[in-house]
Amino acid sequence: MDQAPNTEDLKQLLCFNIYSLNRAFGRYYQAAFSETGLTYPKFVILMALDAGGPMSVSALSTRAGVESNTLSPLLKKMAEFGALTRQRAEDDERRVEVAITPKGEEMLKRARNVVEQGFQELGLNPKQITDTIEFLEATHARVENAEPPKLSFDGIK
Amino acid sequence: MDQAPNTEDLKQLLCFNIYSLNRAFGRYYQAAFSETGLTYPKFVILMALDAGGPMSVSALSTRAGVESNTLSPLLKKMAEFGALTRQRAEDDERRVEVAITPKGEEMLKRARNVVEQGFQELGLNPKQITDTIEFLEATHARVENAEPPKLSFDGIK
DNA sequence: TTCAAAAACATCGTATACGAATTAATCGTA
DNA sequence: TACGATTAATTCGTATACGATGTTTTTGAA
Repeated sequence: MDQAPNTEDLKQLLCFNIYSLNRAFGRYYQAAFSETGLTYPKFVILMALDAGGPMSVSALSTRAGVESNTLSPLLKKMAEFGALTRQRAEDDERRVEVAITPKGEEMLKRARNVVEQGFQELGLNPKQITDTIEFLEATHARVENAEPPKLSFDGIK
Repeated sequence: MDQAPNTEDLKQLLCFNIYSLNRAFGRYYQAAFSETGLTYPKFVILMALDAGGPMSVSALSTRAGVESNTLSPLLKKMAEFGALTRQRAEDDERRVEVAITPKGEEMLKRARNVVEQGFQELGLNPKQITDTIEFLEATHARVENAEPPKLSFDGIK
């Protein structure tokens, strides 16, 4: 009877491990950042914005790997907090230029140190980290380009 | 000036790659399952429930790696859909026994095939998959047990 | 036996996410 | 130069997540 594929066990599914570890990281950073109102997604946005300089919402969306409709409300809150500014581009009124502020840079600097320190404390093997990242990037590219098979429940009563 | 740690680039952060790939998988499965109302988290719940047999909400929470407060509303919807049943345990009225239905089993069977097929089509290296999963599990355990350093924005104007 | 503490779920408030629909501005081309 | 496509951003509806809190039931020690 055990002819089933080894998806039998959740632990053997790559996607489950990714899903599960992602939430663990989420809780970890929520605990690390909680006093400040910063969150992991906001940290990612600040990283991307800082590295690339002032840019449009869609450019930031691409860089941070976050959809623009997810970004919009986050940017609004971060602007209210003073971490960045948003203003319509003069040459094209459709675009909104986003720029990090000195306050945002200071926040990012401190957050980056906390992330770096926490990561060091995990004591992971550097070679394994780089190998894993390389594999995850390649997997990501394939998932992004893949045509998912369609599930159907036709005929289930 | 480039004395900064290599967290400079998002792509070099393990947590970013996990975060990013997780959302890619989410979109992938959303596309695969969309016709049916099934989602990836619900698939995980069905997998865990099917593998372990009828169990309490908290036991399912542990098995699926999902908090019970996340589970409650999901189970409610899945029960309304007919994929599982929920009933108070007779010996302890606090507990809710969850059991998969024949309909749920049929749904899971088909979903499992779709997941398996899609995964095959990604054409990933089996050795790399198992190595990666092993590393991710170890990382997960460390993240779970770690004491996150605390971020502070004291003194930022 | 009582009654505070603990356990098991559910609910609440908030924060992401994403596809789809909307709105406003710009482009292309007939 | 009109005016239908395109583009950029936002808004909307829905679905997770999680910490904190609430409710009900059960336990355990005085």
